[in-house]
Amino acid sequence: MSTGTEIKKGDGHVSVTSAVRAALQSFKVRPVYFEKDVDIQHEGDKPGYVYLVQSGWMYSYALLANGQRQILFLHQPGDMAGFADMGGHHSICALRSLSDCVLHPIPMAAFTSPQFLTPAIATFFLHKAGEMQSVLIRTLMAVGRMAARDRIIWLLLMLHERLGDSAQGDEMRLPFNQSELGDLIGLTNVSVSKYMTQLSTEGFIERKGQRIVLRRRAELQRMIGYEPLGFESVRSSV
Amino acid sequence: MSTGTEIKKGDGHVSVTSAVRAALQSFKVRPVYFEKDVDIQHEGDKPGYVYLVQSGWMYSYALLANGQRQILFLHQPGDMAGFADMGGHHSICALRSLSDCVLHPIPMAAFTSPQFLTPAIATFFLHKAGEMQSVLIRTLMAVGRMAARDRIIWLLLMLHERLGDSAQGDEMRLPFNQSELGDLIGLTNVSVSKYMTQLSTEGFIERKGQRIVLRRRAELQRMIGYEPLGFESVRSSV
DNA sequence: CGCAGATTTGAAAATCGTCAAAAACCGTGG
DNA sequence: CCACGGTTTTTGACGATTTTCAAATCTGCG
Repeated sequence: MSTGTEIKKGDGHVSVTSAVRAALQSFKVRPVYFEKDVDIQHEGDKPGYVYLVQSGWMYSYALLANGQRQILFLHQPGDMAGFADMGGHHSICALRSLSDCVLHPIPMAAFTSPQFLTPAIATFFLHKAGEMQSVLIRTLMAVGRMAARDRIIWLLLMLHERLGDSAQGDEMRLPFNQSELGDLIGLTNVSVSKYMTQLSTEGFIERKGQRIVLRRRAELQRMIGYEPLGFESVRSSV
Repeated sequence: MSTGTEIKKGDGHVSVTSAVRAALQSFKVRPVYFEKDVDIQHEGDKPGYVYLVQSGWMYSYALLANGQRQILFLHQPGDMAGFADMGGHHSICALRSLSDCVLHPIPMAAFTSPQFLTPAIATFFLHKAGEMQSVLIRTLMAVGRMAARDRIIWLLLMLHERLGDSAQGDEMRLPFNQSELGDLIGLTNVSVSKYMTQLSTEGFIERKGQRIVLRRRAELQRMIGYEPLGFESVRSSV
């Protein structure tokens, strides 16, 4: 699962991330541990923190009036969460852990204060915000304008890029069940199941439990006009 | 349509926005004028600028492999555009004017430089990024999980909040035709037409050309569980 | 008046959701 | 190792929603 409190090495952003680490320390932000499958923040809560993920996975989601759920963003180590609530009076989305997690909760007041937002820190979060916007925009493209099958292909390619361990080639472990996959792209678990088995029988993917192998990834990308995200996730660099 | 080069007064963010204005000047960013209905940036271009909108409306959009279009964001005076392309090698969305526009194109290199990103500037853009993320997230909720009729109600409420002139009460001018409205929320122009006439005959909206009046707005909000965006757009405060 | 674009309308088709039951999977504990 | 219970996935039939297609109507403007 997750390594808990281990801090992995940066990858070229050393100065920035060490600045972030220093800022967290000087603002007495202590890492907090959360178990797998717990709600870290509820929708409607007063937005208290911007979280910086140190380890583990979590996602932001919203429940709609009609009872359905939309998963909005998958947060990985190095990502921030709760950013959209900055400035609002109550949070528009909830936060839930997908695995054991360690987070740095930055109090909103600190986050928006000039003392905390030194140029290096502000630049770091500005870049993070840009990355998130890029992912959200692509999600909106897929959810708004692709047919169900293409949306699933898009999701698999995106997840492969975002959480695929480059060491493992085209294999990855999906931390979601099919209902959650559906909630990520606006489909039901039934549609997810149907198209996943279809893709499997067509030989585009191979499944063994949670693990998935993408076969003919280039072909899948061509089929839906997939553009790689392009930022090698600054994962685990806090 | 648009007032061209006029600069309106800020509304409490005076220090920040005057800092932005000063930074734009010191980096020799000259306002650029664009006509209504022209492409300001094409998808795939090398991302050269982050634009700050001074006056007029524009939108970001993407064309998908299947030929469909998704409109991603409506940019108003005071908003930035092109932010998601920061860091990427080619732009993931195009930019098009909805009216005559005046923009400040901030070269990407400057935008990411410490000289430009002073604390005040970085804070300004960080807040802008937060606002945009909030709007994108709500759009994703609506597009991913609402039925067509509810999506249209959501869109009307959101547009009323974002571009409604508070002086005009529940009336607004829609700068979109029905195809564009559909592209905003993942519907066809035909569905938009059907549900708009339905809402009209049910007395929820009143239409006279481009102008729309929302009747019983509170009821509409309750029907779909609409949460106001909550940031009184820092419109026209650059 | 006439044209071009936008909107409306209706019928048919396709897609996706709903429902329900069966099958597969997984961890636990005998 | 096997049985058990709970969850997840698969499958099929059916229905509802939305798109597609095409034609008619409306609107704004020269």
